[in-house]
Amino acid sequence: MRGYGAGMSNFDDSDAFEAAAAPVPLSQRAIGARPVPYLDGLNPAQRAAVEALDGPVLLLAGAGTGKTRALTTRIAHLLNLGRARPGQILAVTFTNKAAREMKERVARLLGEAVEGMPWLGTFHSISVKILRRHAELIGDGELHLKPSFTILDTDDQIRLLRQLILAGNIDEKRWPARQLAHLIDSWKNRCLSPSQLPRGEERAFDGWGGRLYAAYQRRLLELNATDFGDLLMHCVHLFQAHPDVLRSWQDRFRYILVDEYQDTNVAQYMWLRLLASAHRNICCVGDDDQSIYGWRGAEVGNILRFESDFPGAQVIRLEQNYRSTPHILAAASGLIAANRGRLGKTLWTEVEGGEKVRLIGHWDSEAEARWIGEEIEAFHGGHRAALGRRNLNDIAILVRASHQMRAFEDRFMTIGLPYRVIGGPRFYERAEIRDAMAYFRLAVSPADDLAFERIVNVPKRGLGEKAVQTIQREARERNLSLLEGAVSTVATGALGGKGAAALRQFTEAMGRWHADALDSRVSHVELAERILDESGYTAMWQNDKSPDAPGRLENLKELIKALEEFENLQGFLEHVALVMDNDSGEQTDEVSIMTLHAAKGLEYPIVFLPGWEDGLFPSQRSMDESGLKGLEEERRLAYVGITRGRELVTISFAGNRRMYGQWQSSLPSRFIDELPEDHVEVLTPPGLYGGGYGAAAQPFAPSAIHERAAQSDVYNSPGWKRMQQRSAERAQPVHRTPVVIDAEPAARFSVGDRVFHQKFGNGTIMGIAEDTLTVEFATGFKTIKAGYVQPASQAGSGGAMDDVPF
DNA sequence: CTACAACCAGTTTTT
DNA sequence: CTGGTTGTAG
Repeated sequence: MRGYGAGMSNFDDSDAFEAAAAPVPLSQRAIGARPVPYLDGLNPAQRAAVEALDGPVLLLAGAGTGKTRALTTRIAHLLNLGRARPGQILAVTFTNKAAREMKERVARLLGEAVEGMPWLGTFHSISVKILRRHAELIGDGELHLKPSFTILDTDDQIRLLRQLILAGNIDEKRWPARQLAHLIDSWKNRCLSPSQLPRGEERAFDGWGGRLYAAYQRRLLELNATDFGDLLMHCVHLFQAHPDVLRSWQDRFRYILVDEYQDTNVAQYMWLRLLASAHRNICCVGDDDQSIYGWRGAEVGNILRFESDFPGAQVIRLEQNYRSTPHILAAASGLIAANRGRLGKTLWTEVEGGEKVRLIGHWDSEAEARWIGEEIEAFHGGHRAALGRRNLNDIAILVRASHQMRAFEDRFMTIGLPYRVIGGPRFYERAEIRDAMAYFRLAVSPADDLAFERIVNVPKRGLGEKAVQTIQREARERNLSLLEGAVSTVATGALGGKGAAALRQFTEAMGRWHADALDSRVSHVELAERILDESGYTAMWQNDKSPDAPGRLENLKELIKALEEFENLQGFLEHVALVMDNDSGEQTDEVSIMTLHAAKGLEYPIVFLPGWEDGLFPSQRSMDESGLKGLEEERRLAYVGITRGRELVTISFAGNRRMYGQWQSSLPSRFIDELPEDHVEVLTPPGLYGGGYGAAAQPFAPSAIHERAAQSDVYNSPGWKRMQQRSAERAQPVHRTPVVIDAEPAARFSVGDRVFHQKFGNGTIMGIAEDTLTVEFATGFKTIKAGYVQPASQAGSGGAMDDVPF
C-alpha cells in the first residue's frame, strides 16, 4: 500500500480505517434477519460509507474508488435493514444516465424482489414530480401553473425571450436573447425570483434585466410552462412558502442520497437543505477535485462547506483506487496538489508496476494528430508488446475544446481509423426531432403557441414572417391561441389566396390530428407517423439532397420507435423533455473522441490528452473570466482527464496550432510543469532530428520545460525556428509529411462502387486515376482522394453520421 | 418568400 | 477556416 499525494498536509491515512475497525467483519455478522452478502468485498472505507446510515455524511470519493458501488450498496442496506421502503428514499443524480445506472445496480443487488425506486432520479425529474402535485401553488392568486404544465427547452426559452426583447424595443443586436437567457438562468440557479434580485443586478442587460425577467416569468405562467431553471426554483419557493407541503415531503423522504455533490448549484443546495433539515439523514457523495461545472453555476463551496452546513457530519474518504496504475495516480495527485481550496484526499492503489505517464511535444497540431493516429494503429496492431493487442474501444482522446476534434477526425478519416465522437448534439435537440415533437405537441395541445410558430411553415408552406404576424395580430385581438387565430385568419380572409389555402389545409389537418389524439381508439404510433406523412414533413427530408437527410429520416424512425414505449402521445411528451438522451447502443470497435467534460465518469485503458498548451488548456478565457478560480477549475479538468486512464496516459502539446484559419504558436501548458517528474516519461517527437519511435527519451524533466524551452533541442531545431518564423508570417508550416498510409486504398475501389464520404454522403465512383477518384454524389461530381472515402457498406464505421443515437 | 452573398463570431453542457 | 445569421436581390 503506498500513498501518493505530493505535499498534501491534511492527508491522514488512518481516517478511512478507524471508522471500520470492527473486531468481526460485518459481512459475517447477522444484521437484522437477513444475511448481507452485498457487504462482502467492500473495502473498509466503503463499508463505513454503507453503514453510516444516520445523520449527515459526506462521502469524499476520489476518481475510481467505487463510489457508485458504495452508494448503491448503501441503498440496498437501508432497504434490507427495513430502515426505509423504496418510496421513502430520495436519491438524486444530475444526469439521466447516472440515474439509470444506479437503478440497474440497486436492482441487481436486491434481485427482483424489490419494486423500483420511484424517487431515484435527476434533480429536475424529481422536481417535476413534486411540482405537478402542487402546481396551483406556483404563481400568484390570478395566474398559476396547472398540473399539466409543459417544460420548455433552451430553444423555446430563447425564442420567448427574443419576443419580449423585441416587444420592449430593445436592440436585439446589442442585447441578444441568448445572453438574457444566460442571465436569467444564473438568477434561477441562485433561486432568485424577479422580486428578489439584488440591487444592481436587476439593472443588468441595459437596465432591463429585472423587468424582462418579470415579464418572462409572467409569460411562462400564461403559457402554463416552466423552463429547466424553474423546476428547481419553483420547488424551493414552494417549500419556503408552504411549510405544510415541505413537512409532508420531509416526512416522506426518510433518507436522502446525493450524487456528484460538488456539482450542485445554489438552488439545488437549498432544495436539499430544505428537504433534509428535519431528520438530517443526508449522504452527499462527491469529489471536490472533480468540480468542473462552475461556469454553469456549480458551487464547489457547497461541498467544501458541508461540515459547517451540517454540524456533526461524518466525513468518509474513499481513497483506494481500483482503476489506474500508480504512476497515473501519482501524476494526477501531484497536479491537483497545486490547487488551494480542497478537502484533501490521497488516492492509492494496491496494483504495482505500469508505465509512466508519457509526455510529448509536437511541431503543430497536425503532427500531433498524425502521431496519435500512428500510436493508436500500433496499439491496435499489437506492436506495443507491454500492452498487447488492443481494441479501439479501449482508447480515448480527450480534448479541452471541441474544435480540437477536427484535426483527429480529418486524420483518422484519411488513414481509415474508425472513431466515434461522444457528446455533440443531443437527440432531442436535433432540428428534425424538435420539429416532429412540435407537431405532436400541437396535436395534443392546440394552445401550444410555441409549437405552432415552430412548424407552421415547416415544411415551407409559403407562410413567412408576414403571414405569421397577421395570425399573431388576429390571435391577440381576439384573445385566441395562435392555432385558433390561424383558423380565424382564414375565415376572415385577412390572408392572400395562396397563403390562405395553405393555412386552411394546415389548420384542418391539425384539427383532424387533434381529434385523433384525443381518441383512445387511434394508435398513437400510427397517428404520429400519419402526422409526419400528411404534413409533408417526411417528404421534406426525403426530397432533401444534403448528405445528412438520410440520417434525419433515420432519427425520425427512432423517434417513432421510442413512442411505442408509451401509452399515448401525452405520456410521451410529458417525459421526453427530461428523459430522452442519445446513448447509442451499438457496439462497434472505434476510438472515442470527446471533450474532457464529456469524459467525466468514464474510463479507458489508454488515454490521450492532446493540446496541453497555455491558452488552450488552461483556457485563456477561463482565466480571464474567473481568475484563480478559473485556473483551479481547469486544473481539476486536467485531473479528471488523467484519472480517466487505467494503464497508459499520454499528454501532448503542439508548438503551433491552427486557430480560425491562422497559425498561432503556443507554449506548453503550465500544468505540464506541475506534473511530478518521477512519474513522467518524456518522449522524443519523431521525424524532427532523426528521433523516431525507438529513440531514447530526452532526459530533461518536464518541470524544466519552460526554463529550457529556449535551449532545448526541440525548440532549437532549425525546423522549429523556421516554423515559428513562418507562422508569424501566417504562412503554412514547413512541416508537411507526405501521407504514406493511404497510398494503397485506390486499389480497393473500382468504377461503379458505392462509397461514403463524411461531407458529401453516399456516392458512386465514376472514374479512378491512381489514388484520386471521381465520384458522383447527390450534389454533383467531386474529385476525391481515395483516403477520404470508404466503401458505402462500411459507412457505419467512423463517419460523423454514426454519431446518431440508438 | 426564397436564394444567395456578405458578415461575424468563435470553451466546456445538463436538464 | 467554418458555421450561423443577417441583409439584399430576384
